[in-house]
Amino acid sequence: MKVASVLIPLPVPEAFDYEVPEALSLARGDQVAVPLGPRLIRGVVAEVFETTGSNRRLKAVDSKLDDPALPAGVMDFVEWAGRWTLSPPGEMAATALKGLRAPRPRPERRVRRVGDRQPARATPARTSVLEALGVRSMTAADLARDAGVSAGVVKGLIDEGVLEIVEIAAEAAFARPDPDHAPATLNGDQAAAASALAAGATQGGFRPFLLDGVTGSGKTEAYLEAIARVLRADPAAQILILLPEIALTQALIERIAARFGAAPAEWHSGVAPPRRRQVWEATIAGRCNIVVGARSALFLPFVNLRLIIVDEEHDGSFKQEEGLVYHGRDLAVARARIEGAAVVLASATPSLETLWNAQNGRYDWLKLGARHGTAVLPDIDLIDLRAAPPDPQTWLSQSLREAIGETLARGEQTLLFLNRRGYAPVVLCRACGHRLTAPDTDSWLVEHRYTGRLVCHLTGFSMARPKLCPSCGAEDSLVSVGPGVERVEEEVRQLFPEARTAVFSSDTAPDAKAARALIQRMTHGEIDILVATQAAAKGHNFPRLTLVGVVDADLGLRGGDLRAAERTYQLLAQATGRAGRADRPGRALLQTWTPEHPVLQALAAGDRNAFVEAEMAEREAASLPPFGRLAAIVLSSENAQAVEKTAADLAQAIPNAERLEVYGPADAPLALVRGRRRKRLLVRADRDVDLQAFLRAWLQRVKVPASVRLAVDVDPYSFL
DNA sequence: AGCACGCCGACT
DNA sequence: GTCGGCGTGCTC
Repeated sequence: MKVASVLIPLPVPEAFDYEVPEALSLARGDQVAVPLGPRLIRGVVAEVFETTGSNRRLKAVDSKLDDPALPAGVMDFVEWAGRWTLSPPGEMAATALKGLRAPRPRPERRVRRVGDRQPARATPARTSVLEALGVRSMTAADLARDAGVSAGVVKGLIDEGVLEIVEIAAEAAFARPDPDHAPATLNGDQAAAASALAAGATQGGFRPFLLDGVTGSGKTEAYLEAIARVLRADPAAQILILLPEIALTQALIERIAARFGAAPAEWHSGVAPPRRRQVWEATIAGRCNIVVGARSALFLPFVNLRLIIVDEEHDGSFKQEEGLVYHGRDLAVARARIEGAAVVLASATPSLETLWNAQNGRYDWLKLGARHGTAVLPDIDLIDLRAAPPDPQTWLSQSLREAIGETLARGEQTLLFLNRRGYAPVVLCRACGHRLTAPDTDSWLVEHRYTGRLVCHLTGFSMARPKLCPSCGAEDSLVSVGPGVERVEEEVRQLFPEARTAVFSSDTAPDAKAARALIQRMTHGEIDILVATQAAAKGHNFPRLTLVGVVDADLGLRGGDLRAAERTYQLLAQATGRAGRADRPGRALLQTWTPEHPVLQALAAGDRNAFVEAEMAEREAASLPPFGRLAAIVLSSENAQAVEKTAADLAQAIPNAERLEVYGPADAPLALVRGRRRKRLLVRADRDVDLQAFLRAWLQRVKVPASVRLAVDVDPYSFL
C-alpha cells in the first residue's frame, strides 16, 4: 500500500504516517487533511512511499486540500531548519503556512458610471457626485467624501441604475516592478557591487556575498541596481529583502516604489492577516517579485527566488528568541543555498561570523568605499571621565556640555545616545539597601518619570512609585540611581533651557508611526537636541546633525557577554555614523571610564580592522564563535525542584564527545522570571563537530517532565 | 496544541 | 454517593 509521511503542526519530533487511499494521488508538498485523534487537521506531505506491511495500523489521509502545494524549496528548507534548530519539523512547516490562516480579503467594491445614463432628477448633490466620479471607479465612501455629499446620494444613484458596483479582485494589488523606471547614478564601487550581485543571482547556484560599506556609502542603491538587473534578465525572478525591524520597512518600501514604479509586497507581524494571505498566494503563484519583510518572510513559498538581501545583517533583532528559536541571517543563507540563489549580507559593521566567512573566501566580499557626496566620517574623540568626572547626579561632562553649546550656537543638531530607556535604571532604598524588583522576577524595576511608574522591562509589569520601602518600610528613603534617556533630557533642559529637546525611545515612539513622526521633526530641524536609545541608532538621515554624544560608551562592555564588545562596537559605529552626513563635518564624543579598552581605541581611531583583529584573536584563543560553536539549553519551571532535578539528570546523561565541552548547569542570568526558575547548560564545540547530532543524542537520554520547559538555542546570541 | 484519562474535594 | 479540579500523556 501507499503511505504518506505527513508534517503536522504539533510539537512532536517527526512526521506521522498515514495510508493513502487508492483514489488519491499525493506528492511531497501537498496539503492534506488528516485525522488526529478525534479531529481533522491540516498537514503537509513530506514523502510518499510504497510499503508491503506495517507493524502499526495506520489511519488514512482524509482528503487533499485545494490550497497549493508547497514548492520543493520550501519543503527542503523547512526540514533543514527543523534539524538545525532541533525544532519539530511540523511546527516549522506550520510557520510556512502562516499566511493561509486568515480569510482572503473581500474584493474591493467600487462604483462607476453605467454608460452615460443620467438620473431622472438631476439635483445639485447628484451632479457633483457624477462630476467627482468622472469615468473612474472608486469606493462609494470615497466618492461621497470627494463630492461632499452624504452616502445616501451615492446609494440613490446606484438604486436608480446610474451607477453600478464592480468588484475589484484583490490580486490586482501587485504591480510588476519596472527595472528602468527611475535608475540611480552609481559610483564605481556601487556599480561593481551591483554587477557582481546580479551576475551571482542570474547565473544560478548558491552564491553568498558580504556587501560591506560604511554608513552612507550607498549599499541600498547598489542592491536596488542589482535587483533591477536580475529583473531585466528574468522578469519572473523573485527577490526577498529582510530587515531587522519593521520600523525600517516603510522607508525602504518608499525607495523601492520610487525606483521601480511599483511598491513591493510587505511581510511582517504588523501586516493585517487578510493582506498576508494575499502576499502568500501571490508569492506561490509567482505574481509578486519583491518582498520586503522581517525574518518570518524566509518561510514564504517563493517559486523562483533568485536573490535574498539581509540588510543590517549584524543586527541582533534577526535572532528570534521566543517560540521557534532561530537566527534570520543564518536561515537566509540556508534558504539561498537550498534554492540555488544568491544571498547578500549587507552592513557597515558586519558580524564577526560574516567577516570570518568573507576573510576565508566562503563569501564574496564586496566593499563600498567613499561616502556619498562630500560628507566625511565624523572625528571621534574619547572623553576620559576619570580625568574630568561630571558633577554628582549629572551625566554630561564639561567637554560634552561645551560641544553641545557650540553646536546649538551654530544652529546645528545634537544626538545624545544612551541605550537605556526611562529615567533611572535602578531604584533603591537608602535605609536598607533594597533594590526594587518586579514580583517573581529578579530584574530591576526601571523608573519612568513621564508615566510616573516603575516598570519591569522584561515582563512589562509596572507599579506606582511607592512612598515606603517595600522591604524595610522606611519613609521617603527611595532614591533613583543612574541615568536613563529621560534623566539625561532633564539635565539637557536645565543646561540649555532655550533648546528644543526630545526623547526617542520605544516609550516615546512605541510604533512605526510615532517613530516616523519623531524622525520627521528631527529631519525638518524642529528638534535641536535628541536624546535617544538604540531606536535612533540606525537607518536615518539627519542632514543638520553634526554632534553625536555617547553618554556611556562603557555600557555593554560590562557583564562578560560573548558578544558585548562586538555589539558595542556596532552600536557606537552606527550612532557616530549619524553625524555629518551632508556638507557639514561631524563630530562624535564618547564618554568612558575605560578609554584604554580596545573597542574604544578602535572606535576613536576609526579603525574597524583593529577592532576586528583584537576581537578575533580573543575568540580564537577561547575557541568561541566563529572559531567554535555554541548551543544553550535553558530549563524553566514554576517548580524549582523539578528544574534542579532535570538539570541534574541532563548533567548525568552527557554523551561522550571529542572536542566538545558542556558547562553548567548554572542559574541562567535571570534565574527567576515570572515566577519560573531558570537553569542553563552551555555546550561549546569545535566547528567540525556535529553539534545537532550531539544534542539530539543527549536529549533523547533524558525524560523531561511536563512541568519543565526545555528550550534549545543553537548559536545563542543573548545569554539571558 | 487539543483532548482524553485519572485521581482527590464540595455538592444536587 | 457524583461533578469536576487541572496534572500527565498521547495523537500515525
